[in-house]
Amino acid sequence: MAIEKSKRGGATLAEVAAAAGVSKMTASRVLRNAPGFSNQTRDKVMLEVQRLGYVPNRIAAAFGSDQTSTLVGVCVPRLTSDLFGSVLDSIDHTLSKFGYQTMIGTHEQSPEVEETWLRAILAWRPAGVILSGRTHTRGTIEILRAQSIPVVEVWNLNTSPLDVSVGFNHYDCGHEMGSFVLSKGYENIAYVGAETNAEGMGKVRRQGFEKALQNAKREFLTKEILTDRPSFYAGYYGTENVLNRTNDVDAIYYQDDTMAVGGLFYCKSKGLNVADDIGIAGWGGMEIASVLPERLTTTIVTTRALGKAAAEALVARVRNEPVQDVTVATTRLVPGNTI
Amino acid sequence: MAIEKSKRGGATLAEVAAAAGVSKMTASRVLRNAPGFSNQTRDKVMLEVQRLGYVPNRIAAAFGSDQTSTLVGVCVPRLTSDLFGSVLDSIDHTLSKFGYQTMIGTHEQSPEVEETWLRAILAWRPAGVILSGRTHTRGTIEILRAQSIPVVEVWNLNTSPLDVSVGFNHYDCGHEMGSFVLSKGYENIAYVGAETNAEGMGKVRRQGFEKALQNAKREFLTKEILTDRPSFYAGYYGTENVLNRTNDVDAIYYQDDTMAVGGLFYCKSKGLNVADDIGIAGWGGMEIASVLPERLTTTIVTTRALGKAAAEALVARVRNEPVQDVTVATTRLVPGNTI
DNA sequence: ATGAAAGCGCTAACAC
DNA sequence: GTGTTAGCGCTTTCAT
Repeated sequence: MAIEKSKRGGATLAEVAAAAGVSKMTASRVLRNAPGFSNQTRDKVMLEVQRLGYVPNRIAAAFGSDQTSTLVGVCVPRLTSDLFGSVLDSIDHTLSKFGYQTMIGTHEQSPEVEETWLRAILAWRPAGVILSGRTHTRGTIEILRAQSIPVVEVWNLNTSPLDVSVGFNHYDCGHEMGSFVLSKGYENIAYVGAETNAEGMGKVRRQGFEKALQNAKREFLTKEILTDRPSFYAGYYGTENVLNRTNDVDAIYYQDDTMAVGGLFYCKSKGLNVADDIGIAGWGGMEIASVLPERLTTTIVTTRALGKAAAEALVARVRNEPVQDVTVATTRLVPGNTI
Repeated sequence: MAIEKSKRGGATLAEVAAAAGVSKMTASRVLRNAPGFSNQTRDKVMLEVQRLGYVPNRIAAAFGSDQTSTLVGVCVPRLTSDLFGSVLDSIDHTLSKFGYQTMIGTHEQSPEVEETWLRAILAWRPAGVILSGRTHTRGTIEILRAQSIPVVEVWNLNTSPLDVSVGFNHYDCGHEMGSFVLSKGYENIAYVGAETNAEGMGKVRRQGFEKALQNAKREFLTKEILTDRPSFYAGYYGTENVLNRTNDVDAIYYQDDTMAVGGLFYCKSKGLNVADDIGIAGWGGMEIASVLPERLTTTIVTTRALGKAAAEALVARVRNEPVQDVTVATTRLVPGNTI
């Protein structure tokens, strides 16, 4: 009987070993660069690997050995966001540098969707998972504990994390911006955001801002939170709503820079003088700001550093190396000329 | 001897079966909803599944059965792009709807990086892969053929695809825009793009545009292709370079809308009258355009439809259902008032 | 409707 | 430096 090829294309380790005239174990050692083979053996094996186009079967490897894979699950709110995209990109680069593969998912700010995703992912016995949900379902928490799998919570700063947290201090961002806007003499401030049912961390920034207002015995004059995702147009439209509702507003704090830029254009389209007639502040330090005639007052956040730190923390946890429970990624309020 | 728990957390099928007082096979049938069990049996099994917090082990399942997983590898140029992000988001939603998990990678327009990624991914015996590289290395092509795995090439339209291709006709987009710009009386047209060493499909659009120029016995007055990624600032800076180099330019075709918007702001900052002094055309139909005072002349592309079509084509291929070799996703030139 | 046995491709543990 | 044995958790095949 000829050597039976496995169903789909690839040769198996056994075939490579047979062709090279060594045992499976020896071939395995060569391929994993584990100690215990001569140069001559290596050459023989590698020759056959080349010749047969052998592709290792990690499913079998993960199954046969330690029961965990080099897969890492990463779930972000959505993929269509400069900020999350940048974090994910950075996570993926870092993970792949360490030899892990990234499995993605999106939760659109729904803890239930996150849980559904998680259950599917855990079936792959990932080395760890990176979550970005602000809150998790009870089911998520239980299943994570039961599997005792490394978890990094990213984006938000969680002072009592499931496992490890790497994030921005959104509350402080909001609070700092609130104080700044007040210090510039603005008094009648509105908020424009999106994602009514699950605002994610925008809500926390708003709360930080509100705290600053409270400290000055003030509050938001009005809040406009659209049932939409943050976007340029959502900012434009939200601003229109706010300004139609009241003439008293002299500044607006936006959920993020896309919305702030949208608002900026609305104001300009109405002939308003930005900063003088109406102050505008955003969050995120997005790239669009680099080409605007105005320098947008915003909070710059280090998304790539955040992603890298999160991935590195996960790898460290997987390897049982010491990891800080909570890591704060840098944010910096950058005054422009829109406030 | 007590039942030995597997290393990490989870109960095994055997444990669930034992607890429910049935065989592994019966429990397996219940969990996969395969025919051959009574309602009573199902209830017993599901009760234990709940009680033990059983998470199926897909690694073992994939290994034990057909040697392919429900994993799908998707490699895009980068994650920090509205357009690619939207395609990926749509792919992931569609795949997960069909029960597949998405493994991602980025190639940054390098075929070698794509190949490296592919080798790592194929080791997981994915059900299929979705690639977006314009060109592939010889190694990529060989390994894909050898594994005889379903492949969908997305983004670019490939008339002789490895397997299945779903994409935009970038050449036609460029050609159509070229004809349009000429029809508006512009004569001295420049091109501003990015990613010198590997332009991706921007290059094809440029060639389509060039063809339209050639048909009118013309050519680009000058081309500025930055070593950078396309971005707002790259467009701003590229435009500055072009206009510093020559005064004769009366229109610029940009690699995409981000660059076009960057260019637009540069022109405005110099007091140029857009459309009259200088025409501007982009590609992509990006969201920012919705809030600009100018309506950007651009080509709208259906990224979500593209992603959905690509994922559906992959699933069909995996299931051995008939699939069109080549599918063209919709693009539409939308005249604004910047040309 | 249910179960028993075999085996998927690899690696850990232990010989030699 | 190399080979042998056993087994990971599941599904397939074949009985019953």
